[in-house]
Amino acid sequence: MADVAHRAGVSISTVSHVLNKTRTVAPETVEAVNNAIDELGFIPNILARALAQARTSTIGVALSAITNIYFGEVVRGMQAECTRSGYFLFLTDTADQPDHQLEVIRALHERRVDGMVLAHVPDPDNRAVKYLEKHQIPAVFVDRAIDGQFDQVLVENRKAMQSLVTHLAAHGHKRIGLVSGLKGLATSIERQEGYQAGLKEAGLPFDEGFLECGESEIEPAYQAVLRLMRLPRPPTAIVSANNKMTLGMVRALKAINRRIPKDIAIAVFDDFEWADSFDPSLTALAQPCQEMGIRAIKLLLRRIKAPQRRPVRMFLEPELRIRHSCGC
Amino acid sequence: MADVAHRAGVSISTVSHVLNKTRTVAPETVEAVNNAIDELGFIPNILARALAQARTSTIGVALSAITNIYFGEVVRGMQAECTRSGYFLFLTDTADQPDHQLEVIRALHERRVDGMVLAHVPDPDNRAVKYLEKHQIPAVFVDRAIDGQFDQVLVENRKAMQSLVTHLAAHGHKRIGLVSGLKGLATSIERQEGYQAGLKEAGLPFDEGFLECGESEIEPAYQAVLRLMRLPRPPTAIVSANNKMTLGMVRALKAINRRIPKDIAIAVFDDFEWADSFDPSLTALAQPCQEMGIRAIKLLLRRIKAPQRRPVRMFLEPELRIRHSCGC
DNA sequence: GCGGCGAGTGATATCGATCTCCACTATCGC
DNA sequence: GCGATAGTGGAGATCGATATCACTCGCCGC
Repeated sequence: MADVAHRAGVSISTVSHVLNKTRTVAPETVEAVNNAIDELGFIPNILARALAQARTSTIGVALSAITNIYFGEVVRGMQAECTRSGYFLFLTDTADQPDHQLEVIRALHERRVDGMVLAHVPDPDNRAVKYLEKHQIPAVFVDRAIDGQFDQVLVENRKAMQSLVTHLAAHGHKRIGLVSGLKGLATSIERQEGYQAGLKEAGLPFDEGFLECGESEIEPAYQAVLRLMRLPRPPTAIVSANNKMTLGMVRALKAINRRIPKDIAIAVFDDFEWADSFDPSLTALAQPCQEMGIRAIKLLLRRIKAPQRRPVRMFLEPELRIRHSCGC
Repeated sequence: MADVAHRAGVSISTVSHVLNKTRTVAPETVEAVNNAIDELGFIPNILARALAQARTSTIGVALSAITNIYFGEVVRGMQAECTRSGYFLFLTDTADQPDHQLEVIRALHERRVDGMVLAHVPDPDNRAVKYLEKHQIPAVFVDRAIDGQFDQVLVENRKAMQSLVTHLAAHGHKRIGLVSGLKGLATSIERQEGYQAGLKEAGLPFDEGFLECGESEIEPAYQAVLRLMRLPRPPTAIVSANNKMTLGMVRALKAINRRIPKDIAIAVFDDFEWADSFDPSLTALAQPCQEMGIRAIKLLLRRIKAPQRRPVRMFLEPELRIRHSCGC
């Protein structure tokens, strides 16, 4: 910036004021400065600015966004909202592992992001949450509910899952299985509750044997489905509680030659690009991912401005997309 | 840091040296400093360090990584390599749009990343490349070849695509179509050349009518396939040149009720998680994505150390994964 | 007894911006 | 004329770290 000032024949202060429009500068001076900037190819050093201003205008994101397309969509929403308000996203991938998440949060903190958007990763010591509280970092949690005093953007999992189950029941299924997500995850619990509520609403008994944990991942879900199908009286319909487990489920049913929906009906939580290209296309609950991202950023910016405000929990409604895997 | 120094009863210099192990400090002093750090919950400000050292130990990534799972895998590789060498990744998504890419590059530059990894986005003015050259930013391009003097990690597209075509020809197909990628992309051109080479090797004529552009995206590919199938003598096999177009292709064939591989055989470039769960499973060329990420980071770190070294172009080999969509 | 050396430490300039305070000029009103 | 005020510009402290240089204190050897 000193170079620019020298070349334009003004002081550093003036260059700064031209750059930030923080006070009126004579038009000729402005032009001289701008010319100097162009000629020198000057790019301001945001680090120095951040140091002086004590804010970076960037938001840290700690999700398994690269690993899971679901969060990819959420990030898209955040990005849109950020460009709208002049913020910049610093993306990191936690791979849903607590150690890694903690590292990533620390790295973002060292880089002094103004706030963070996270999805909770189950951790016996709850280190991430404690860290955020201790250092008073403005943060918004998405998708997975947590206990602490944080803003949260969540999905109405129970009712949604309930509707999925009653839909299958309406097709006459009396033995409906669930491949549920990682233990300890709020979404897993809520979806499981919704599953039971759905059974109840349909007047069906809850059979523990029909509930298998797929750990929110492909391979465990594959095994879970195999276990379900090996039962003496296996389910005639299965629900998967997230997109990755859906893949494990499809693979497993294919491996043991069960035809969908003839031999077994399925319906799944999470919609995704490929869901309607399967044979048959998958009946799925689509979560409002982008909306979630937008809301999260809005909440976060509000919190950055007013750190003392009471935390908000916000619930979004998924949309049931009926296709053919359920027997429709 | 001043607080820490005060609390430990030493100078700021000493705290810095303890933190960075840049000179020998008496064990008692080290302990005093570490205690002070713990008690105060001190987290160093990387921005200030970066300002003083003129390097950030972070690498900027400008890809369509969130949009395209293919690049997601590449990022995974980069991440692994970065943690190995103490660097941190700053991820951004370009959505494969030149304007957006330019913005993102500028933002990364303002934040003074030590170097960048990019995938070229076709741009009539070639602004991104010019920008990198002008500001002498260490950069490595992946996946898509470009002209300028940059390190590049690429895939051997021609031979790979050729093998895909000859494989289909070996099944007796004489009319083989191609849904090719975005015009102007090096990968699109190379894959198309490989397609023609494959036809030649199999002794088949090249029919321009069997070559349709799918623009590397779902919807245009969908339309491209419909056009192909409306020909008076439609192809009996189609090749898709990337993962997104594969989805468009599958949707289109489903829409017009063509059975794979009975009515039409398909084989695709890019493998992905769902490819083996389709009915039938998709014969695909798997690119060494993670390997690509690892190589890119290694090259970039080398270039950061030695900016004057001659640029390197490196080619990786994809792997043909034969499944059932080809008729096998 | 003095110079040399190595280990341990501190004072201070520096990185590149912002921001507060102060200085100067021109215009206006009385 | 003179003070008040608006418009414009600069000097220098500051942000929180690193880096350079210099200093003190023992200890060794001659």
